Amino acid sequence: MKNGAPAVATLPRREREKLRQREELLTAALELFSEKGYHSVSMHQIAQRAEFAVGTVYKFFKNKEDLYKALILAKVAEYHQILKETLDQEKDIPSLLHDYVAAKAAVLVGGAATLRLYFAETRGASFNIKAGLDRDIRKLYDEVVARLASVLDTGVKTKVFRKLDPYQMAMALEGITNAFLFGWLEDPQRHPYEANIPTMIDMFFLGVSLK
Amino acid sequence: MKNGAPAVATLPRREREKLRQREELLTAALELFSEKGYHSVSMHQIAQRAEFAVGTVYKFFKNKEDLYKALILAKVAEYHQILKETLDQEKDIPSLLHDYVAAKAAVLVGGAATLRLYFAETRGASFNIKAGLDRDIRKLYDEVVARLASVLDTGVKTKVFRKLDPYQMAMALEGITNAFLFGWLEDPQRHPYEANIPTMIDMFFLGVSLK
Amino acid sequence: MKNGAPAVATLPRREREKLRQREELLTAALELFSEKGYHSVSMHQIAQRAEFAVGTVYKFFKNKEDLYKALILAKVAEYHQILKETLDQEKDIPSLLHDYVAAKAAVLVGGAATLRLYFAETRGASFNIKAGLDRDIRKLYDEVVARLASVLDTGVKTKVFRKLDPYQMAMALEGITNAFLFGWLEDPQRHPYEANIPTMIDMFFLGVSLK
Amino acid sequence: MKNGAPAVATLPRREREKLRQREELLTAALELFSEKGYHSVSMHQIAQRAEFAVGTVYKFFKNKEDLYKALILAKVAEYHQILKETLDQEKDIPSLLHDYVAAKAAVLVGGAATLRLYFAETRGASFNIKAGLDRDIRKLYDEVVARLASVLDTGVKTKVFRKLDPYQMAMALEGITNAFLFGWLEDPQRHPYEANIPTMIDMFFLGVSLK
DNA sequence: CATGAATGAGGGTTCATTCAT
DNA sequence: AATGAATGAACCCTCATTCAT
Repeated sequence: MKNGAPAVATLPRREREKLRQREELLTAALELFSEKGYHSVSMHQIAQRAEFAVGTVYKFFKNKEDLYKALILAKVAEYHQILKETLDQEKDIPSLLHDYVAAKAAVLVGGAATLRLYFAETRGASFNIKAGLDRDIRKLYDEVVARLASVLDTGVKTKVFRKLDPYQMAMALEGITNAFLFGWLEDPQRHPYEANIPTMIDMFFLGVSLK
Repeated sequence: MKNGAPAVATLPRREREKLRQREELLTAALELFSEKGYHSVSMHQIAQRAEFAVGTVYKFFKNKEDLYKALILAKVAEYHQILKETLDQEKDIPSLLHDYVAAKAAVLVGGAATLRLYFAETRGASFNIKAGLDRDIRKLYDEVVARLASVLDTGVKTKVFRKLDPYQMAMALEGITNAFLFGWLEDPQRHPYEANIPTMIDMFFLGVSLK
Repeated sequence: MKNGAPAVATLPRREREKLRQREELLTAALELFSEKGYHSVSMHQIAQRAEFAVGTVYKFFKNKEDLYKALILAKVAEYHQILKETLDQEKDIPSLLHDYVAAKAAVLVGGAATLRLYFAETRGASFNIKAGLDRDIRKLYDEVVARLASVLDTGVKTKVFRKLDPYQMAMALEGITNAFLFGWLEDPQRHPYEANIPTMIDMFFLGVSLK
Repeated sequence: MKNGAPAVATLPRREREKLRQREELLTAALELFSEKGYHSVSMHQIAQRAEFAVGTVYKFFKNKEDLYKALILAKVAEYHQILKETLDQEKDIPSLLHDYVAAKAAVLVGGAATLRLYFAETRGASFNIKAGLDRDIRKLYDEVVARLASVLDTGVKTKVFRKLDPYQMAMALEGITNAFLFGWLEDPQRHPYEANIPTMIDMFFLGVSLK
């Protein structure tokens, strides 16, 4: 790295091109899977939407399952990474919770497609398209909830919150935010998410606060 | 029931027999769909589990989609019917909410199968297996939430709750209960549902109570 | 089997029909495989030639390989069975050898198709379409050669033949008959097989006779 | 070596280089085809083993079939050339036959790969991968057998052999040698070829000798 | 009327071949 | 000239649906 340019920029043109194509495929796949679900999307359709031939898809992904896993795991990992970082900030608990709920909104800019798939996977509707994917996602999800619980636990110890099970508090917060996210997904006009962040926080906070 | 025997009993034997067979098919289908998901279950499997020939299944249901819709709608309608009736009781608000949350638990005795499918459908993971199914389910769901909101609205008006949007309060309660239900589904040992009903009510109630 | 009818005749009509269809499929497959080889024949072609839909083929055979194995093993087993029985007769050695060589001709009535496939498989050109098939065929083949060798060994012990390795004598006889069979396959007019049986026997017999 | 250098040496360097590359491709292809058979080898594999790009293979051979034909014909032609030359020597008949059988062994040092493919092709197992290849090979083969028959015919005329059809005698000798070759291919330990040359000659010779 | 054999469209995947670089 | 990314026809197989018995 003598010439100091960032790694990404120094990738050979060919490599960058490949990555771009991979992204295009993933984007096409995300849209289609999100619209119709895993089984109702054919590899031909994905290739077509990405403007490739079927064979090309198989240069990037071993098979349909592999493509799906790559898609889901990338999105989920990215999303949970953001959430964990949010919770790792050095802030007072109310700010932390606010940031957390706001960060969940951030994923929405990735579009309803991602969110819809995310719900399908994290809410157990995937019916184990691939054993192992479930587990991987579950693990990431649990990490976030655990991190959230530890924040809430601090709140309990510092007498901010009542003596409730922190994991159950985390579940409650997850439930509230997911419900609002889902409302947004169904009807964004009627259920704006960001505008309701204070409401969510408020309800949750009072629900668990000590006095 | 003055005017004679209950409706079911008055059906000609032939008709009753048919209904029973239909139920057997739906039961078999429910188990299988819940285990493996819509696309991974074949009509032959359903027929086999119900101990019919494939052709017979088509006497009862136009096609696979039709069978699925019938199955889902029946379960969802039954479930929401119970919830609505629960909320229609003449009780004070805390009791009502408790009954509501408890009623959600009642469906669990029907088995995880129903619940899993219920989540798949209400949480948007079905990816519109049949356009229109979504809408039908949505409608039933909205009725329940509306009924719940009206109860909560009464709470606001009677100064039991703070001045929050009743619909949003309903969403929050839905979110909390669903989160716990989902936890139970994933790991019933670790997340017992019934034992946590007071916790849920408690968190929600304090979150929305007027002091 | 009280009613004394032969098993086959008593098979329900349905069963007999199924067997007939299976035979039709095997016949179509034999012709095609023999004409073009395993990899150049598609399941659609086989179904078409037998006047079935593809799906039907899969009612009878798990997959293409299974069909191929069934085809080959049936023919080879039948063929080797005949040869072994021929060699098991209680006759003098010259008669035995004559019958053996003549029996090899008998398979020809099954047609060149069978023979061509037989050569492909026993002469090692199959390149292990399926590991295991090779072994099965090899085993059957070895049994016949061993049986033949034991006959020849008797010839040696009774001083009919010179003191040669019976297994090698068997190989020589196999070689001669196969060469003539192959000649017939290439050009039946120019290389009639049956007419040459005495010649083959003659050459072989004198080659190994004790004076 | 002025202008009189051997043809190969006088080829421009470029041409020689091309020929060498062609050979490398053929060698790689021979190994692979022999190991797995025509249909189970991809052009990519061949290119890879020869350390070329796929495109390059198509500079040398019009298509896969063309490559295969070139490979087979080259080997077969070379092999039959040797056999014919062997039979063209001015020697007594027993020596000639011995040399012939020994020459068949010589090809074995070229490896089982060649032999396996040779059997696949000459024994009709190739199923006409390319119509026309059969004919070309058959022609070469027939020339050798004809040459062998003419030697044997001389034997008949000089009263070395009995009055048998020389062509049929040739077929018998071919059969015997092929059987032993095949035995060697299957299990070189159990069926050494060279050690058995005298046995083969012996059996054949006595089989056809006059007294 | 119930049956289940038969159908064939459609899906995932491979690989011979082409052609822009 | 050499490369190998891209193509898409064709393959094997499954399964929803039909219909003769």
